Amino acid sequence: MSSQTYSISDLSRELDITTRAIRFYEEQGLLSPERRGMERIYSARDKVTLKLILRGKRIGFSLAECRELIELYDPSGGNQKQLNSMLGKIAERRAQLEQQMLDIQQMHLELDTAQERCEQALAATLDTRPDHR
Amino acid sequence: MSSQTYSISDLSRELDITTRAIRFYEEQGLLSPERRGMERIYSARDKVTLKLILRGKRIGFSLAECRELIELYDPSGGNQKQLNSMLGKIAERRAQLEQQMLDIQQMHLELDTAQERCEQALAATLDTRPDHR
DNA sequence: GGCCAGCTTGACGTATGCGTCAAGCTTGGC
DNA sequence: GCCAAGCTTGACGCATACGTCAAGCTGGCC
Repeated sequence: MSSQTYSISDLSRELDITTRAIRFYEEQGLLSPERRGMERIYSARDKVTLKLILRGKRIGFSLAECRELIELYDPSGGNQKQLNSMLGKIAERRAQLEQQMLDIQQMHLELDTAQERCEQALAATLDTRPDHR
Repeated sequence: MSSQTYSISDLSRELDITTRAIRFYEEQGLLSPERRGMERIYSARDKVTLKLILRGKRIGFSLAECRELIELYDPSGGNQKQLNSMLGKIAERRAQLEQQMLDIQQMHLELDTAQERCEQALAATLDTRPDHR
């Protein structure tokens, strides 16, 4: 019930990133944890945001793009214009994700043929070894 | 039949990248076009390689990783050790692609809910407009 | 021959995403 | 009170991936 909080090194260990990186994300406006005096206190929500950042990075988004994604989630959505621009950004992201899906599928296919060629080459070297069998 | 060739600006236009980028990829060892005197002459194979680079970049691979992918395609595959290491690299790539697929699917789902919230917020503002009819 | 368009090789500049000290504050345990 | 552990804010360094001149060569057309 009492909402869980984390120190910076807690999150660092748990998400396997450096504290430097976490502070950098804050510098870039992707995160804004509470403070107790000077110390940063991270909420469960902050942790989710960090996970979103890491996922974004894994699929090749820049931190600026990750920030946009985070802002899509922000309930601060105000007027109609902003909402429409958000819907536009969401559509852009979808298109980008579709393209990435296609790219990944294509790359899978190409890895298939690369793997086949490797395995055939291996089989061939085994067949022609003098001490074969 | 006579195999098609391209100038650097041909490829630049066709693939929508700068000539600087193309030369940079060559500097980094991802490409090695023929020369006619000083001029670079690109083959159809070079063009395929460039497309592979662009696809790699789209899914967030570094140029060094793209180079590895290209080398997986290189028929220079020699001894058994090299072939086995290639198979290892292919397996790594597959795992990375799987993870990216999952990340993309998850992000799609999250965009769904973000979009819903946007649309509900839009509907709400319309309902409460003074000049609502 | 002269000129322009396109090619070449440097070489320096720049944005992104942190790593890596440095120097100092703060806090719990003995 | 004191010390070590962990936190803080700078500030500089560095790899990646090009952008952006600069200066010069080159080939085809008039």
